[in-house]
Amino acid sequence: MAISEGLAIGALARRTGLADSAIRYYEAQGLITPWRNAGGQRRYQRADIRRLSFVMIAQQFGLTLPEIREVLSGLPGNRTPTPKDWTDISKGLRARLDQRIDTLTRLRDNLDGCIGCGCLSLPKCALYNPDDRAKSHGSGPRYLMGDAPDA
Amino acid sequence: MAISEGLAIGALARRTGLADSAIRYYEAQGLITPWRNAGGQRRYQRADIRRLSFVMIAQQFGLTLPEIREVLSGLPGNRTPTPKDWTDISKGLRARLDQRIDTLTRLRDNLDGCIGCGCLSLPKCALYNPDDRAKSHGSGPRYLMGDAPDA
DNA sequence: GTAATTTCTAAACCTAACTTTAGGTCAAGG
DNA sequence: CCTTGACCTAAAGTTAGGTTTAGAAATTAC
Repeated sequence: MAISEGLAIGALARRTGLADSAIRYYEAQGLITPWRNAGGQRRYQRADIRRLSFVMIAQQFGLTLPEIREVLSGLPGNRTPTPKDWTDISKGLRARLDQRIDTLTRLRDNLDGCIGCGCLSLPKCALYNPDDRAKSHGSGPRYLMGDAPDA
Repeated sequence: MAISEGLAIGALARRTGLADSAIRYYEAQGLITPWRNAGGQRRYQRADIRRLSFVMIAQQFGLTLPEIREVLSGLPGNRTPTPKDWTDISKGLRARLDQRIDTLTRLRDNLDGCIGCGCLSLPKCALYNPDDRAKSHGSGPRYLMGDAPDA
């Protein structure tokens, strides 16, 4: 084993706690880009441990993989990211988090008075305010009030 | 049209902003229980508008459909729910929301100092604290650090 | 040099929350 | 009566984020 040939996928998996299959999947999604050794196996840089850790954290914050790829694209491509590079791209996460917290707080504060009242079925109710895109998954469009006629 | 035969699915759909198919799906999941008219078509009570509105709100708060069914089971079965009935079952939502807000806030407060530092790849980092079950979906186990060796 | 591990790819499978499709029935208007 | 629109069911398709499986090739261990 030549010195510093990079990490094999299993090693990276053990370092991050992710499954091999998840790491390959992230590659398919453009989140990480290993090179191949002579035999065609994937090899990773040690900096990729941090990259995947960042992915995991961003997921906990509710970002989708395309969004995370977006954020990661803010890292320098030509060199190993520095701590400052990481904190820089984290600013965007911070902003998103702040917004989600605000939204949830607003929702919470409206909940008690709103559920029991007639507005529960009205588009004007603050709880229907569609600017909360914490909206998780499920595919097709699923319009959240707003055009709903009367009630 | 006899007076007060209940709402047809299309009417309920227009009132709530949901698709017909979604309403049928919710029925299959036990969230709503219409009766059938002579011709076999579904008929809904007007109180079901509120019931579905509640479902939509609870979803925004991140509850799964089984969880929502659970919560809705707290409503009286024998009569149309009163405003108080609704605020009562909303208490549980309120508690969940409080917890999510706390978690996000904690995460946010750790973010800045954490991303850039070495701990990003360490199990002890607060950002890896697995007690955040805001963890959305994806099937199999996907252990979030915690057993990860060193890094 | 051979056996045991890893890794490789492609394709199928999984869950949640729905939507779409296909083929038929019910209801309301003229 | 007839047509149009609303409804019905069952089954298959969709998206996100992965996992599982199968069979083959590369590495590592002894």
